[in-house]
Amino acid sequence: MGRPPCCDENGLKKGPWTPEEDEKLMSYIQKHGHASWRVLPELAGLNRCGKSCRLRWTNYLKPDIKRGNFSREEEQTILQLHSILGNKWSAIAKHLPGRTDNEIKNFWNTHLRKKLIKMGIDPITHRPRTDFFQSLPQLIALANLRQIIERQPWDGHIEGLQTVAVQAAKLEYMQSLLHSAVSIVTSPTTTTSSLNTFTTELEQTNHLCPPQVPSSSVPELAVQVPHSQMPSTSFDQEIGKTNLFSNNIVNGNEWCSMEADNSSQKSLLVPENSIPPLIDMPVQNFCNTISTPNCDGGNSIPLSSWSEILLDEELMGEFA
DNA sequence: AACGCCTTCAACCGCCAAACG
DNA sequence: CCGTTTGGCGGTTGAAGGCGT
Repeated sequence: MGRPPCCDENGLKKGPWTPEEDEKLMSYIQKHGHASWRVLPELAGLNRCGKSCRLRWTNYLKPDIKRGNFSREEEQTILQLHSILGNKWSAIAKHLPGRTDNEIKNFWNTHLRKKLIKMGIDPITHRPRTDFFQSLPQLIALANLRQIIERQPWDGHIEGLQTVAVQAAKLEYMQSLLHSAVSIVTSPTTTTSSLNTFTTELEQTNHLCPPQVPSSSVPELAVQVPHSQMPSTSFDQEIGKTNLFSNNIVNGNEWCSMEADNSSQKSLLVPENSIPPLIDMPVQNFCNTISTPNCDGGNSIPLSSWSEILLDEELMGEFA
């Protein structure tokens, strides 16, 4: 048996509060407190339900409420707590004096969530998004559809598909790097020296930090995959699962060229020793060895840095 | 100026758990 | 123990304002 919504009671006002109503509520609570929200509206001369009064007070009228933009520190705190607590807004609010759960929730939904998505980080798991790989079958289907439409032979498209696969791998790696950086910066255990170590490693690559990367350049790989379908962020798992598309895959520090057979669908081989954990792989090696694939296994074009990936307008444009 | 689309955020809704009689 | 009341929470909505065309 459910309880009817309190605001359905006869004639109770809903919607935005007027300054007069605010004044009545404030002055009543300042004089008498709010022992019972149920009876408060009547005593305060308000034509509102108790729930509405409580919400108005806790989210807007309470004197200690801090209004205005969230500071960088508050933003970091929210990100950090959300990664631990999830959508426990009231619990998060307890760590941010003067901020209400509603305000934090709104700030998350309108700013932080989008920010993380733009960075390629899943706002639920706080891990790099890998759901792009799950859409590869659809990309293949689209490519096939296009092939049918254009009535061109399959071989004319396979290289394009390879390129997409490699670009996807590059993006995955880039996301992992970003995630590492975010983890280090936001970690409560991060010390100046550990931060310095990380930045030094990056600097040693000579290439890794593009001076200015507009956030709009970072692709949003996919949208709204149910949490249950989110794979763990292991690159090798993804490549293994997506072997349909893995013409070229990282094996140790090398890119393996595809072994083609003569079937209409090329056989896409995954080496047994597929891939080392991404984060552990020295960035320098990655930069030196990542190459544009070639069906013949030759003529690889080394990529000098991941900044090239980031600033690859053509690539980023694909996902814009 | 007018229109449509997008973003923001205050407020509402529905559910849950604790308290109470 | 059971039904009801109450406060609290997270998800969702919709009005208002901003912005681009």
